Amino acid sequence: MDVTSIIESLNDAQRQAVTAPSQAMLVLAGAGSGKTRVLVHRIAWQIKVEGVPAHGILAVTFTNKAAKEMRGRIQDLLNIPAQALWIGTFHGIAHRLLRRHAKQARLPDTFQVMDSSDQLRVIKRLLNTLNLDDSRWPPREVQWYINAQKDEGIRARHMIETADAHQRQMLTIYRAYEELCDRSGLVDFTELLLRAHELLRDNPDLLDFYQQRFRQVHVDEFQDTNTIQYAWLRLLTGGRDNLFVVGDDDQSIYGWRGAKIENIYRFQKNYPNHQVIKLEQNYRSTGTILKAANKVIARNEGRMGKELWTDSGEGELILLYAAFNEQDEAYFVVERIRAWVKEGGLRSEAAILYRSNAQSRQFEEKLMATATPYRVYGGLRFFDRAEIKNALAYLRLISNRNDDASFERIVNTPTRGIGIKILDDIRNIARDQSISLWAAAIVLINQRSMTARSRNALIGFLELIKQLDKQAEGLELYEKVKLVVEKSRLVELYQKEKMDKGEEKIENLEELVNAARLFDFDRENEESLGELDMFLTHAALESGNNQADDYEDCVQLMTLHSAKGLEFKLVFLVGMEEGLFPSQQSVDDVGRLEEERRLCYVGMTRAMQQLYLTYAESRRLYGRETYPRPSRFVREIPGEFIQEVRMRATVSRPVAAVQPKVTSLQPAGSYKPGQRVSHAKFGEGVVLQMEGAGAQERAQINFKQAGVKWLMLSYAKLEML
DNA sequence: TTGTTCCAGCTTTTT
DNA sequence: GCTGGAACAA
Repeated sequence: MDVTSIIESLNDAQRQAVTAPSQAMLVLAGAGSGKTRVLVHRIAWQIKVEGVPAHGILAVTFTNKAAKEMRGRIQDLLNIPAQALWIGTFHGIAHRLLRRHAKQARLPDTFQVMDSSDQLRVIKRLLNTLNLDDSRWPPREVQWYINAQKDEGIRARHMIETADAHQRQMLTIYRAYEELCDRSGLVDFTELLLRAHELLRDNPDLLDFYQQRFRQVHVDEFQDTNTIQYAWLRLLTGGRDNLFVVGDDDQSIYGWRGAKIENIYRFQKNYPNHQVIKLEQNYRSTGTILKAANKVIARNEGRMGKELWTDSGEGELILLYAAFNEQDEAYFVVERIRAWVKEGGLRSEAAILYRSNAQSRQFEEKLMATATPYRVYGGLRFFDRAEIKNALAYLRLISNRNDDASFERIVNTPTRGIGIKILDDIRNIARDQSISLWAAAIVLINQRSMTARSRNALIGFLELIKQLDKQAEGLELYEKVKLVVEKSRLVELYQKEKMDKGEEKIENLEELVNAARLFDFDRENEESLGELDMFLTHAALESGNNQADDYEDCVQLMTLHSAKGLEFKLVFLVGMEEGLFPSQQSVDDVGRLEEERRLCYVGMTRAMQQLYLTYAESRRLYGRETYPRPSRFVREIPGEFIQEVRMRATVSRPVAAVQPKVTSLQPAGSYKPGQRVSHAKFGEGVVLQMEGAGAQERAQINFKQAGVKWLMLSYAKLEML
């Protein structure tokens, strides 16, 4: 067996991790140090050299994207189909176990996975039936509470009745929620993890089987695991030393959703024979960027300790720009990107990273104004869209009449005369008799207590579902979806909506049919589940990539969180202001502040060639003008790594700790205030003031039509009149 | 049943 | 200051 292909491209530390004998291993992989590569090569090594059979490998990630990438790379490296390997997300693998052993997990065979918005709906409805005022019991808070308990492995029955009224009420809600989910055969995301844990814990035979089967367990992004995920890993490895985890304590940015960075310390205690290997050589960024990032992260306490280095040179200084306001900030960034493109760079190599989604708007406007293609990440994903969820709810109800969440969603969508009153009656019957809404509806019909009109409407709905179920029999999956889309009259509903919005929804429904057509049933299905149920699960578990067209060359806009794991030649960290980044909600708490700092570290280390930091000296926030101070993180970068870009002769506040090198600027004189000019796009205007020099020189111009704008002279192609 | 108005809230996100 | 959701009126 030729192993050179597996180890030849690795550096010493990577090779050490890949070729180590089977043992518990913690690989501390810094940003850009080849983390995925180590994981992939390690698995290849175990199969090719250690003789571990492919089905003895388990690899767990957090996102579908990461799982897919890993599978693909192992396939490429070993030149074999990697189907036998269990590679997946924590949720995906938990789901697989539950499907295989639904009975032992005390779940109905047809259980359905609901996503967080489904869960929220269920909770809202539950609060209603419990007659709880949802301003006192905000559904989001309740959802958070329930998930937090489950994340810690705590069931309602484990909890002790307390004297605290609030606690007691929460517990009641939690208990009712569990009952409702059980009755409807619904499983939320955290439930997948918790139940998979209980499944193994309570069934020694099963546990033993899987412990034997999985000879090697691998975990990616280990710093992001929560309590229940780690407990599950411990069960599965059963005290043996076969757990190989890769992570970076400095990139732990999900503490707020339950990730326990402490799991790294627990790992070291629970697996005393473990080995730690640090990957510190970085293959992504310039020396300057790495040194600056190292200095920032060094301020955090209690790190495992790691310092990134590179042998590929110092590169450019980090550029810092103090904008007047958020408009100017956006203007600056967009102009720099245009300059980058003009010099032959790709737009897709440039990324604008911000702390919060709301910041994207300014940049979008400026990009749009300059007709620069861009793509905003985040926001609604395909399977999250209302129209898609409606269509899926029809399919769900066809598959499982007890799915109350789906029943409620579509019973009057599109409107068919089943109002709140009838729905309330149905709910009451369902609650009193502990039956599903579907069954309750039948009871209500038989009671003959409604008006004929309402009764007929309700009968009509039940008949529709039954009919669809019958007609769908024997059809291909995509034909079933098509049938539902057509017969549900959802298309007619959206046709009536305001032109473009409704049209888009109809297109999405068509796309859903297409997605069903392309759905790779054989690849996904191992649990002998019906094709439709498999597709529905797929929709919940994999909410769909939100970038539709990958092909156009676009500027990338995203939050710092979603940038993790990505790299760009040109990176703008914008909104570097106290209160924004670090976020106001985090500044009073050391732990949270440190997480913000790690976020800053993540952001900086995304940049390969050139990193820009920008902040605004005044910013409109919640409708008020604010004058934020530059972010402390900017000051934590030693001045020697920073060059300040100035467009004005005077700067109200110097920022960097050490006086940075400043690009010189002479107020230039090609145009003078009062000069009348003409612009290809904005038309005629008058120069108000000038600033900067050379390539930075720009003019503030009052256009007759377009209003007051700052224009960079090197791009604007102004004409004197 | 639909359109309007009012009001709270306002980090980060995957599954 | 804007947005989305819920309460209300027609």
